[in-house]
Amino acid sequence: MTDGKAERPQGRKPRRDADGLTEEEFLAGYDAGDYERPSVAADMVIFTVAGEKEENYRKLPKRSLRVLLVRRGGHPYLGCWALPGGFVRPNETAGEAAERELREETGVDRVYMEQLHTFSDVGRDPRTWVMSCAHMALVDSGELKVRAGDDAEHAAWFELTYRLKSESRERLDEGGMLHVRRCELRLTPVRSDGEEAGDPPTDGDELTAVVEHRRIRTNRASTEEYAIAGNKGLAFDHAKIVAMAVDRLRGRLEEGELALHLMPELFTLTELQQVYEAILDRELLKAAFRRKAEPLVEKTDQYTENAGHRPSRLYRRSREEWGDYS
Amino acid sequence: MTDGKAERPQGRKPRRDADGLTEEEFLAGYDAGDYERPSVAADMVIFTVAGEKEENYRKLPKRSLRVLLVRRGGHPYLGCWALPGGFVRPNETAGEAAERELREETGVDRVYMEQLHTFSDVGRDPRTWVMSCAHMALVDSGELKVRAGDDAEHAAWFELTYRLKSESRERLDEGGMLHVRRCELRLTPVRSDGEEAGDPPTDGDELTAVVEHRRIRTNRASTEEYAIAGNKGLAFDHAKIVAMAVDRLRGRLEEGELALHLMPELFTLTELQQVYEAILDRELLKAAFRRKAEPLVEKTDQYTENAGHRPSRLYRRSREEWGDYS
DNA sequence: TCAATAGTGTCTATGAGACAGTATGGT
DNA sequence: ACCATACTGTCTCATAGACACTATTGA
Repeated sequence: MTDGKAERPQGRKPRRDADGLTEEEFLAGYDAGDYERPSVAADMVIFTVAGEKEENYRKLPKRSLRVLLVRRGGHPYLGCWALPGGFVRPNETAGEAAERELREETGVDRVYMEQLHTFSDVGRDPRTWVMSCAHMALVDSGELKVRAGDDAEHAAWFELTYRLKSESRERLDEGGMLHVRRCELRLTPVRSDGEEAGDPPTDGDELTAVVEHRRIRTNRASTEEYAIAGNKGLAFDHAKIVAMAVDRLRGRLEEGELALHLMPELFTLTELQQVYEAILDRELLKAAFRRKAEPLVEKTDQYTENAGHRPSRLYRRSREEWGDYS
Repeated sequence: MTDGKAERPQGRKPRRDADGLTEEEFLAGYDAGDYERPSVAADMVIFTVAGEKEENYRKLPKRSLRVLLVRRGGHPYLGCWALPGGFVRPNETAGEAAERELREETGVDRVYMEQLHTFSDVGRDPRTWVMSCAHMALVDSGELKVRAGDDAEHAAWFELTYRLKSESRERLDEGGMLHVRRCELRLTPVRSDGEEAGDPPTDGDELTAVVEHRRIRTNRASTEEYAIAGNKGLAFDHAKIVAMAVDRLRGRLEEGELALHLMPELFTLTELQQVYEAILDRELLKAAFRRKAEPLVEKTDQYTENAGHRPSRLYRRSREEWGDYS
């Protein structure tokens, strides 16, 4: 993910510090001391969009946004579902740790991945001081073969909805403004995913959480924070992480390009539109969508077959355009 | 910044793990073990926009984007300039640590602040395993009273330019695409800042670095990374952090609202425009700018005086509109 | 033939970019 | 008077939203 060692600035002569040591000497004698240090975990919000087959041979399958969760086999939050993740090791970056986790959990390797946020609330892990450097990844559902974890934990896909439940704006006395959006996060386990017959993940059924997104804006300050206002079945502060990931995913969508990482090699524009709709949780107009999408994709000469209706042209992700960053 | 303890999910009965322990019993006997843990620092990219007085009584002062840096008084990188920062303590979040650092360094307290990214390259700190949870903050230059650090380090403002030097797109053999943008970061110390006579920070003069922003896009992967390609006078990987902060700042500007945090209580639209121009490093059209800005601000009935030209109306940040998040 | 989707054309409202024009206070 | 800025008006063009229309398949 990154480039090894920090660069040493050029053109400096060896300098000596207050103790008369050069940098080399200083480092040789350096003692890390025993300040308390946090454990840092890399947690992954792994998204995919997939749809079941439709009974009506003509209709297209509905597609839904899904996240991968892992059932906790030990305390704390025993039996709850959590984001896949693991501790960052001294010889890797947080991004590499996240990639490792992704690989272990899904078998998928090279996908879109982005660092989300580092969560460091005091007491977020009841065991000890643990920060979570959260990442999100987008995986084409075709690539997937979720393996139940080897460590007696079960991984499963959950359909995700994240909807605004209520919203309020309020003036504060000091002349500021408080804006609260209360959103409901609902995760329902996907039955048998088609692949891999075994291990029906059904257990407590649906996980739900209410996440408050509050923006406080006083005279010249401006804060934004997520808080968990209710939570059933999700471990730690992971409801907050998922909420932030969905918000980010939706935001990134507007910038184009990104949803392509959820698509297989070849796809139709309608499929791409469905992915957008599943993520944004609203319907889009066909004509407008196609206009926006066209510059991001590349025509092929292939068409779908046996669809029960007019065949549609297949596209692939365009390697030409990167959008124009000036 | 966040809401204390993680929420416990509701509606669960005490469960026992494989050892027959309840969660309470498990936590009571929990031993954190002695895995190696990283130190986590919170580093701050503190931005402001300010301008010197102009010799011509009629002309408006030019404004420039500035960052606060701190001179390192010890190894490693002795004598180099670094971002202000400090280690996160067990009883605070990374955000709180960053706020603390901001307060210590600038005396300013409640401003816009945002977490940027957590940098965890292996070897980024030659002493030991240190991650940096980087933040950026926007400070109205009127509020500032930079105090030279008490710990024998000097803090100083640097004018910042960050410009594209070269750019290349290249197809990879495997069908991917490599897009490299090479940008030059140039930091020139601001002479005497007007406030606080003492301590002219001039020393080695200008700091420069070249930061490569590479986006690799193979078949379905997509990576984005910053790398330092040259560096004079900046400690650690801080050139990378500053580069990312500027990119983020510019990106956020498009979304409106944000630049207001760099403004004093009352300001003219031209001043606001200058702030935009200083950050984006390009000129904007007046008419278009005013149209975009108007919804974000609130008219007052006050005007500038003694300007040597037509007085201009003063505005304040509007508390009404938050933009429309649907 | 029909259900269901594929794909296109066009009208309108909105907003950005560009540029020219008028207004006004201080010296 | 005149400089430098404040502020406004308007033209054009590109784009988003809305909606209607035609095209094409397999059962």
